[in-house]
Amino acid sequence: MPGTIYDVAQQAGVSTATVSRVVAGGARVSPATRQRVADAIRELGYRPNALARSLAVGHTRTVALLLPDITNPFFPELVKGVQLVADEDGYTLILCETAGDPDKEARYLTMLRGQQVDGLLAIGLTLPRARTEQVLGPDLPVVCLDRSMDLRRASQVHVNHRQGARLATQHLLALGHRHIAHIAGPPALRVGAARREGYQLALREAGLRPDRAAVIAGDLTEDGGYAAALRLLEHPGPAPTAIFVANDLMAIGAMAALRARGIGVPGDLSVVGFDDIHLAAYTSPPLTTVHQPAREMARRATEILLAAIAAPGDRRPRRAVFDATLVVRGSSAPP
Amino acid sequence: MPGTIYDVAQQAGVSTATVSRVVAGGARVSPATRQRVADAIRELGYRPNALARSLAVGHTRTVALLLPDITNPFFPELVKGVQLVADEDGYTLILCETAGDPDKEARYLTMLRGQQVDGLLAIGLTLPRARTEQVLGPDLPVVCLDRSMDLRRASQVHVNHRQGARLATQHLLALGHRHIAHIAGPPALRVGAARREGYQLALREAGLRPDRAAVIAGDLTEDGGYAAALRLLEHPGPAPTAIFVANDLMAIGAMAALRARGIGVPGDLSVVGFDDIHLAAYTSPPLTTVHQPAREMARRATEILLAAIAAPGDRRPRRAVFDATLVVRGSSAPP
DNA sequence: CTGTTAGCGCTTTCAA
DNA sequence: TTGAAAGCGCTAACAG
Repeated sequence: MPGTIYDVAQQAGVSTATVSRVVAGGARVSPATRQRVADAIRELGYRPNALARSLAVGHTRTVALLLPDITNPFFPELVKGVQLVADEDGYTLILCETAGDPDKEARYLTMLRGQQVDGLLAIGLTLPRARTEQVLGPDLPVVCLDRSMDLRRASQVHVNHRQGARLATQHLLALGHRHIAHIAGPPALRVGAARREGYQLALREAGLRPDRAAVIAGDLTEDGGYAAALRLLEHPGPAPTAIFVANDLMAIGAMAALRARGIGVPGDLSVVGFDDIHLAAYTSPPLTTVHQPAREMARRATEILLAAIAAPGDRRPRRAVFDATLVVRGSSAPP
Repeated sequence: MPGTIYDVAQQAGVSTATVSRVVAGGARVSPATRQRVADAIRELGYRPNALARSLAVGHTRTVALLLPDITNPFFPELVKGVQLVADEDGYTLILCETAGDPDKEARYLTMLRGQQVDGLLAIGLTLPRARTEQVLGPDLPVVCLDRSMDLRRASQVHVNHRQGARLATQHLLALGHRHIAHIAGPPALRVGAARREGYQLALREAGLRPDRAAVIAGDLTEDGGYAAALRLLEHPGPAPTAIFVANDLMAIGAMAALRARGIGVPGDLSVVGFDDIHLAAYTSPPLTTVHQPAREMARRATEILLAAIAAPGDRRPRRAVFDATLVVRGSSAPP
């Protein structure tokens, strides 16, 4: 109905090949015919069928981005960065929310393969390697953004989670805190583990013995942070004077819990987050947190992906690790 | 490389037509051949090429969602709802961020048409009608979610913005406030205007004369809310004792500005937002706001879209308007 | 510079 | 129940 290349060819009195050429832009076509074809295209309101084109050329100029939870404000930040460079290069982005569910991941992956996407960006897939490989095939370029996944050939772009967590903890230490609790991410997630390690490392470096009881795991949501903070408070033993929280969303939840318990931040308790979502600057008090250069990471990941797509011969995984930086705001103070 | 239907046919010793039939599921195929084909499929790890299929059948089972800003937490909520029902029905979702830029909108729209999406969900397109129609063609089903667009044939799903704003203002009025300012959305946006109308309506109903100077427009971001609140404070004349803010993000920004100025919320000034993003429950104080049933709206919009796709004969626009409800939390109190 | 001719991988009559 | 064959809309040699 929207008119085919054949209609245009007829109208312009040329062959479809010629139309194809002028649509493609470059190729050798006489100005005269080029003009006639252009006119025909306009008159007919012709839009090339990208499907047919893709089928013919063997690629789609489409990439997909899998992410665990679009509701966590940190990810949209990443999405934005990806969109940006995808757009620049004329790629279409397909977004899929996996909810961290391996089955969903598998379903999306096979769907995307069927959809003939040219490449894949993934934020934290939990699918085991064997399954991933089987479902993905050996050739599709994939790069992991922010969180890793279980696949050797995947490129990786992320911050140094450990170093970031260490930074946060050192900040608290420098402030004079000695009882620093940690609200961690799900232990099953590599990020969760890495940030926890950084925290423990800093403690050890300060000559403190990490207290297992002082770390409790949350699910990276506000609700999870709220609940975790409450549990932390109920805990017997010396009360912490500071909490390092594995992400900003949970930190926000934790601060709400403290407020509900009448505990002042940073007066009674300091809290430090991780991610530096835009909102972190607007909490009360503004949240001290570890900054991830989200846009740049996303940009870099996408560039790596597109480069891989452009170089089908070279499937060596790349890796880019960004430094995290500390952003001191109002939620941390001396004990 | 991933193997074609032809490979499967060979391996199973049947024709491609037969393979197609067993892949399709239903059709009359003897159990024996069905088995052979199934085996071949498994052994070869065959995945049908969705592109080729779409080209043959004339539809893609793909819909697109255009949204202005993925970074505003309200939209991901909507996205989630859309994903949900799209998934259920086996549709793939393409997400496009338009940044409220008409040119970008036009580009995406023509791209999507080329991409042969079966339908369109749009959150607040700003493209003028003529252009939209031209670029969209007459047949593609489109439904507007949350914010409207300039296109007659589009279906509409949204809350009653006016009524919600009125509710918020009435709440403030009932609390005893008489000087209620408003931080509005961009006047060019219908939502902005509608919410502002609701605010003014409530004022008038209460026998108050809306003060033009008491409303100032923001851009719906935290930063915008922050700046707007500051401007409001600088304003000469009687200081407001309450602000109704056109969305939660700006409300959060406004609260931060007030805090920075040493103005207590709700002690010195009440703040009411709009949207009820998840974070609204976690601000300090928790934000009183107008709730939009995001998930249900998204679900409904998607259902309407898919129904339209399924009924190519019927292009009558549908419309669903949801009631907004007030969620009273801690940011509002008597003056 | 331009047209002819095969496909790309799949579906779908139409016959057998 | 199964196969042959045409065709979806476009591209890409290959000739001319």
